[in-house]
Amino acid sequence: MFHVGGARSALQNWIYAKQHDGVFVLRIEDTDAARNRPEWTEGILSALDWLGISRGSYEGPYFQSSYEAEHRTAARRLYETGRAYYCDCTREQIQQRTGSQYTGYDGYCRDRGLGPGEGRALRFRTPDDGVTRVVDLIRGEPTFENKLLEDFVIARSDGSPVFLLANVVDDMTMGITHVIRAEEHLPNTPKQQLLWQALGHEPPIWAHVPVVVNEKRQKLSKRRDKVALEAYRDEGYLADAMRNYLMLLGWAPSGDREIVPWHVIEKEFRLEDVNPSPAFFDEKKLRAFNGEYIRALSVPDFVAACQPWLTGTATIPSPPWRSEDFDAAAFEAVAPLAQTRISVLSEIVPNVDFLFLSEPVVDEASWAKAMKEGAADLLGAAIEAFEAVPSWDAATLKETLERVGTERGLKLGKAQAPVRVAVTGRTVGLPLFESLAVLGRERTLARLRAALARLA
RNA sequence: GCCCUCAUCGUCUAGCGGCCCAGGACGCCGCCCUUUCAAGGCGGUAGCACGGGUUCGAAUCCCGUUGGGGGCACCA
Repeated sequence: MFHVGGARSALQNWIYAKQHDGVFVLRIEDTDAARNRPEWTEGILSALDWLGISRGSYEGPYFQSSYEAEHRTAARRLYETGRAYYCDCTREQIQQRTGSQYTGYDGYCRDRGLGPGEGRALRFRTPDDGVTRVVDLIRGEPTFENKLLEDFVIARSDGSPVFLLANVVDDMTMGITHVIRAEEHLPNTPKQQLLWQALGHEPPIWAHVPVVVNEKRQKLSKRRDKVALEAYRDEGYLADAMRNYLMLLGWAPSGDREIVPWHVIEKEFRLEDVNPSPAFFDEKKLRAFNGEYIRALSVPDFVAACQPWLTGTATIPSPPWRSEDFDAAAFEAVAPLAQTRISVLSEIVPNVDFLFLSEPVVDEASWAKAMKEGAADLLGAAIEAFEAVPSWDAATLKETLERVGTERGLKLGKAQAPVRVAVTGRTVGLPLFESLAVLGRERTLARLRAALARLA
């Protein structure tokens, strides 16, 4: 599962690295999931593939566990150089000394000269005064007072490093020069920068991109919100539309335009221009974008893009018709009509199902709306007229029903409704006469007769 | 409680001291087109959070207030 917020920053990282002749390094921090659930990592990689970030255009994935030896070496060095000290305080003891409100570690063990041992964690000795200034491409130079930074733990009592240290050591050993990540990490940054310096390295350039939020302006959460990129893919969002939309969260291309080809985004995007405030992930706008991208497809491309929803896949549900009843030629005939009517590819199914089902799925609300008084009369007349039609094509069928309607004082808009519901089961759908032409004489007449029988 | 951070239409944004009584897009609302529904065309609705400065001039700079978000673990 790869979520939209992560996808956006991956895209941003990837472009930035490309623009600066650098390499985008994909690092996966969730070691547990990475170790125990290989499909989880695979999900991330295939989502990146889908967005056009192909394997081979970046390095990785790397996991935090890759550099365990370096983590321990770094911890030992910090201890030996006096930048870190051992501490045997329990959480209860600290709380007793500092009171109920958490205010950070009180430095009790700072000068006790404890060596390594059972139940002793390693803490970093933060400077007593001065400030730590970080260089951030998006936020300028956030500055933190050192005296407000607590002596944080860098290695647990079992010797294993915590994220803060592991992360820094990973970056250092990999030669990372730019750290581009979500803004929730900004408060960690002074601590990490201090570690870089204590370990004798120039700190990297940071860029803290804003988070993506839900309609309640909270960071997207896997539990509350629909965030899985795979879910959008399976619903029929086009990768081009998705990545175009994602890039517009916090940034805009030049000129009054938003839907732009990817090469324009790659050329114009500047990390420095990213808006620092959080952006709401607006699915309505995404849908609108997707509709535009669908309409921009050539008809053959559109037909090809629809395939997964016409057949079903491992993650996309099968359509309601039997696969042997699917008729590719019939689908291709109506595809251009459907193309302007759907905004996600999965919507293709309810638009064309009537062609492949032995009988239409009748929507009762539609039936009630269309089959009022006069419907039986109109249906009867339509059947008679259609039976006599010399040629079964859309133009002829239209003229015929128009005539039947006029004889009853009905405009075509009214006259077509009972026929549409009888044949497709719904009041809305593809243009009717083209649909009837593709459906064919026998099946159309059979459905009209069946509807008439139901009315009687 | 402490620290950090953010603030232009409902939403995403343009704007980086005069071109702005603020432009575009999505949404919403009309009208046109029309065999339903769409698509398309045309038009409309709606915003610089508030208060102080600085300046000849502020959406743009500074300070404060308010509001939102994030972070403060031997989680990552």
